Amino acid sequence: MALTGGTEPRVRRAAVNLFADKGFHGTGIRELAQAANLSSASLYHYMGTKEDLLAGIMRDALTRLLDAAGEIAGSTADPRARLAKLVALHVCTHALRPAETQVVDNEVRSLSEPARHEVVRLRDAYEEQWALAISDGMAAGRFVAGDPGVTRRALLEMCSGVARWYSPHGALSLDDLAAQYAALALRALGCVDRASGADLATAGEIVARVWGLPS
Amino acid sequence: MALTGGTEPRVRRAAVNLFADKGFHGTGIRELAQAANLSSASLYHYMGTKEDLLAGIMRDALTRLLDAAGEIAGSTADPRARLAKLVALHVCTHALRPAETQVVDNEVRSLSEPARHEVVRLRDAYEEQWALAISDGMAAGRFVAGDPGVTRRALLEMCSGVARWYSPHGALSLDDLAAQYAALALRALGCVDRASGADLATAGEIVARVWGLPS
Amino acid sequence: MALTGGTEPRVRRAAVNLFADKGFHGTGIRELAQAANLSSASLYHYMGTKEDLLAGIMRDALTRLLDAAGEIAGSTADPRARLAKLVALHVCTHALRPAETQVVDNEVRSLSEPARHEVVRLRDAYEEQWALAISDGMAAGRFVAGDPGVTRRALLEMCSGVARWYSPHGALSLDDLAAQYAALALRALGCVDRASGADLATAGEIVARVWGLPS
Amino acid sequence: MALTGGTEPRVRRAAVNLFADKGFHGTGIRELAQAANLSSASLYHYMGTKEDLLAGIMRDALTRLLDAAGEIAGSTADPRARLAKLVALHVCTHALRPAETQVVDNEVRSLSEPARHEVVRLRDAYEEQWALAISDGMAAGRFVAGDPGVTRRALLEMCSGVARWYSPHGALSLDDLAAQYAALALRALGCVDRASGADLATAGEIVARVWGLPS
DNA sequence: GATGAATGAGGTTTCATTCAT
DNA sequence: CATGAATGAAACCTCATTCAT
Repeated sequence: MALTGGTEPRVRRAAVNLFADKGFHGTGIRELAQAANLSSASLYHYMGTKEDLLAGIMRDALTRLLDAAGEIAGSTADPRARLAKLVALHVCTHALRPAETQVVDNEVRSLSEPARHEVVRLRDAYEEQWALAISDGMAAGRFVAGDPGVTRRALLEMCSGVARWYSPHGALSLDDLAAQYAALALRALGCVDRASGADLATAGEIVARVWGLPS
Repeated sequence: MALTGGTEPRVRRAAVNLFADKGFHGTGIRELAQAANLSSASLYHYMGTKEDLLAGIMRDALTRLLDAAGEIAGSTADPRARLAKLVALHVCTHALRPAETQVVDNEVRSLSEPARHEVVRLRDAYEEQWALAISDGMAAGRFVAGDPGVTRRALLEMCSGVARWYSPHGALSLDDLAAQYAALALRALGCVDRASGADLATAGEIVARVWGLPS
Repeated sequence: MALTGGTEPRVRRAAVNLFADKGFHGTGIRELAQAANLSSASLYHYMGTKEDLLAGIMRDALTRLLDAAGEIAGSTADPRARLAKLVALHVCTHALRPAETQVVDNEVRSLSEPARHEVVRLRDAYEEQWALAISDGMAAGRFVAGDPGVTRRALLEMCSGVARWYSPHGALSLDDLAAQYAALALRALGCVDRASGADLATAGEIVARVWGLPS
Repeated sequence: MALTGGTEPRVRRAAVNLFADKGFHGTGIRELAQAANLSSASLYHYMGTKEDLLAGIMRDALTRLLDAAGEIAGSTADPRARLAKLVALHVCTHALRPAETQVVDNEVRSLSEPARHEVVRLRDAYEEQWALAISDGMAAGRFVAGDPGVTRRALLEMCSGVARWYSPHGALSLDDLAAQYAALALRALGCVDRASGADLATAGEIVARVWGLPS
């Protein structure tokens, strides 16, 4: 199931980077056109309004994330492994697609209805996978999580931060990054035994496939 | 040492809420004036440019945060207790001043030089207190932190998220919130013994004092 | 007959300099207030509107000039001497009061009716003295002037230019300046015999008296 | 070598007339748009800022004037004829292009750096041609000029005044105007013999050619 | 006298968008 | 496909001016 997303790639690529960098309201149409090597009038051949463009970006990114999470949830019974993979998925996605994820994380407020509602629904569905993993782990006596809602939010935000600073060209490999975050999350949940690194690779592969990235 | 902050309170209050809510570029001058019960021309009696207003807000908030962190660092030798208090400080600040903290966390990019540089310097000085607590704890063999820079960022982002959702009118008390985040952080750092909750109250008091809040 | 002019000297002095320097429309009220060491609200104790201020400045300067010209015309029968003195008067006034004269010369257009009309009337009355001197000289066979209107305008503009560049602190004395301009004008009018320098001193004295300047 | 000048003619034409008439600061953008039969937003298709427009006008006008002066200087050895032609050039330019020349003469102050510097440089280069003609004439014993700098300024200002009042629809022909000014200038310089009127026609032709005017 | 506070109108410039070519 | 031309609305900010204190 290919998720091409509709909009011309040049335009979407330019938009995602600019929206991530300067925010939706901080990005002008001409700026966008210039980044896409197009005149501002030509832009409108490839998109509806500026807001439609934003909505498309967010829907696309969230759908990919949700698909990946569903795949992990459907194939991983053990709550510890499942949560570790969700962490790896979230971290890898934010590391490899920092622009898209920052837009998703920061620009919901720039959407007006009904697009906002739809995006929020997707995001909630995605977070529900985290909620399930946490509650399953607590029910199984594996996790110590205090208020599970608080914990879920804390862990999600922790992982989302990656998009703000991680560079694939730096010293830290993506695998190590994912492993460290998984370890942090599991320890925070009270698991003293380590998570198996082997499983985390799966998450990285899913991310690559879902986004059409090499290897 | 009173930190009055300069700009007329009405204006600053309105600005901080709008900037937090809709972003700097998403907030218009007329909107701001209306929220401050002023004409848009009158606004300019109380501020320089819109960006000056933003810079003032950020400088003020970061200075308060930095002062509080310095106070904690100066009075708490044990790295575990120190980190727990820093977590409590960060969480309480984000819970009680969600508008200011979100502006600080999201709008650095909207600043142009030289204000940006100054704000970044303040933020770095603040994060340095976290870095010291973590490296002290690792040197003392109390923390297991993998790459300490990654850990620092992960924990900071985790705590910052509070500003996005916590409400003091909800079921969760501020003390419980701070305690849960401190527990999450210490466990993530590999401390299995619990942090003493007694100390955390100190952080709440500092926050209240530094921001001039009741109790 | 003292010509105090009404407006507080501080204000008028500041205004005249700014209007000369940046033009009427290029000068803001706050700028003016700052130059007069007053708040912009306080300005309005000393003046009506900004345009009233301009009109007052122009009326005052033109009245002084007109008085001086009348005095010269009334006391100098010979057209050559009369014109030489008018030149000296015009040049000295522009050299010693460059701000006032530039405002008079450049800002008539910034006046609206009825003030404009009044100022134009004064200016025309002043120029009439030049016209009389020239036509008297032609009638007496002393001047060769082609179209006398053209000549009058040419000579007036020639002399007015002094306000743009002459500095009393430079190498050229005021007397020399006046003498050179008088010589230029008389030669342009076809008088090959020199103008008597002694008379020109009279013009300088009149300027000083009319403007209340030392010596 | 065509000097088309860049900006859309409609806009430049409107601007030059308004700037001449009401001054740069006295001319509003909406006024300008209306005069160009454009909305104020559309104006910005054809220009950068209002100041860019002014700078373009001044650069263009000064370049034409400088070119013409260079041509005259290069082709006229005798200082008397040269000065007469420069006078004719200056007078004709001011008579035929009163708007452009008034803007050049009055609005240098409205320019900010670096445009101001550039314009001043052009103006100085132009005035240098006058300075050379005068000093050549003095060296050759043809001119009596007192302080040559004073004389240069006096003659230039005398001629510039034409833009303020001459109308090609009046009784005075352009040729007569130029001839009279040349005669005034040469007499002022102490030349009692008349300048040859034949040469002056050259100046008129150059002006027409340089500005793309008929005949 | 003097001024801080206030404002309606207007300043220049940019916005997202449309449409004829 | 692509774009230059065009625009109404709105952006931020400054204007000259008034008035209660």
